[in-house]
Amino acid sequence: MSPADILDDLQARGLVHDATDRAALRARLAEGPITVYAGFDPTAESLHVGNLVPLLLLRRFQSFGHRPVALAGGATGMIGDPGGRSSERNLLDPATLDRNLAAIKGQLERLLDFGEGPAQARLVDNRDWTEPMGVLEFLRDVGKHVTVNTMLAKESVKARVESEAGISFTEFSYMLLQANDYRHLHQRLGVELQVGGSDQWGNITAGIDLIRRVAGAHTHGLTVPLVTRADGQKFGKSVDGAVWLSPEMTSPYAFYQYFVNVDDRDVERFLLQLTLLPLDEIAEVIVRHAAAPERREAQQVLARAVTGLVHGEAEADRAAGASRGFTRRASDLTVEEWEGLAASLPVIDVGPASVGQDLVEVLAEHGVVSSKGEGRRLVAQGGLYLNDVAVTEGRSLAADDLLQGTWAMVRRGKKQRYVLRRRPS
RNA sequence: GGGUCGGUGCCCGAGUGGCCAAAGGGAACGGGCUGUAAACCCGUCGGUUCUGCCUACGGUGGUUCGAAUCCACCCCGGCCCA
Repeated sequence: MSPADILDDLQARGLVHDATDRAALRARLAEGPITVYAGFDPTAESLHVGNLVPLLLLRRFQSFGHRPVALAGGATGMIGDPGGRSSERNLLDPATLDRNLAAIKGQLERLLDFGEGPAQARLVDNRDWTEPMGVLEFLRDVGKHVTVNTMLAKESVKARVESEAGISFTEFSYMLLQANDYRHLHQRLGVELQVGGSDQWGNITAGIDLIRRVAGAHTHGLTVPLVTRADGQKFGKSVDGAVWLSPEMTSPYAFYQYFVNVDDRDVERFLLQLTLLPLDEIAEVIVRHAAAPERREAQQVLARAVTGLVHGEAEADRAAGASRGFTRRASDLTVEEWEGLAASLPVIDVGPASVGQDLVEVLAEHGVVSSKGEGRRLVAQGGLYLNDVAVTEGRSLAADDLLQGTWAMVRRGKKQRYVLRRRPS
């Protein structure tokens, strides 16, 4: 495959939302490997699945022989991107920012190949060149080349200028910092293409304009569409909030489950956009899925592939195993299987004193329900199960409930499962 | 700095002295139907030792038998003027 084929692949997956002069971009890609960058701001302690598409985009370019540069936005993260928001962002304190930055760097490293080679990935932090820059230097070298008129015309700014809350000068400047990043990377690393989510379009073109003005060079930009869900919910939002890439914040099992539960209407698009599976393979899966949707094969293939990318093959296998355990009866599980489940599902560790205690109380203490009242309501509605049997009012945890002397399966509603484990001694 | 409007439960929002744990909507949660899908239907949705008690309507203090509702001061936000 030639380096320019990446465009056809992206097109086929529905991953091209917007691109600068496509003919020029194709011609440039045909000449050989290009250096491509995408930026990620450390606004949280982890990236989430919403970042996955732009992140995988770098990986896709790399697999076609191009050189990816992942930018962790230590500097831009301090300012806040005004795009896609209705109100001013709270500034993060430096300690939080450092912690977020370190976590995000680790996640970026997982998804790209940093091994020696012609397409070796690089990780940069825009603080390195933004911090040393003085105000006057910034205003002369960057600000002078951009008119406020064009900045005001950008969608991300326009919406905020017209809003009641307005926009601070700080966030207004965000675009210039990102434009300067592109200029810097173009000059230092020979970056010729910036990619990102569709909300980044204005920032990307600002960079392209800046580079043309100061260096007279033509660079390129490409954005991917926002991932949407058929039911109108925001992609990447689950029962417990966002679906994070960090295993501490979203367990690999919960991560896997998010994708197993994907709507039929979304599954093909997700396979195309969130996995690296070949197009023909996806087509085959979809044909089989259409014939027997109740088997949920497409969802399982999707969950397995995405979890594998983010958490590694071993964790993905484990999560898949726990997910299949969904249909198993608690009483049939072996000690080894219980231990496997405990590694994937949330665990309720109870002491000997809990045996004989009211079950609702035990669960309230461990945060499975947020209050005893909520627990009682749940029981009254028949929504709490212990070892696959609906719990009745006043039920306490008996020694007999602990299978193999240690384990019990607690289920809340249809899907939320917990492994209850008795601590020895 | 002046004026003015506002700050109610996870979010939006009604409520202007007792009938208010506070309408309505959304989100969320449980049940039913299903395929660990969608749609739809029903129920729940501050805490609790539960016909009671506690906590709660930006904060503090006050008026009153009684305040989310009235008064004073303070904090925060929008808009207009400077």
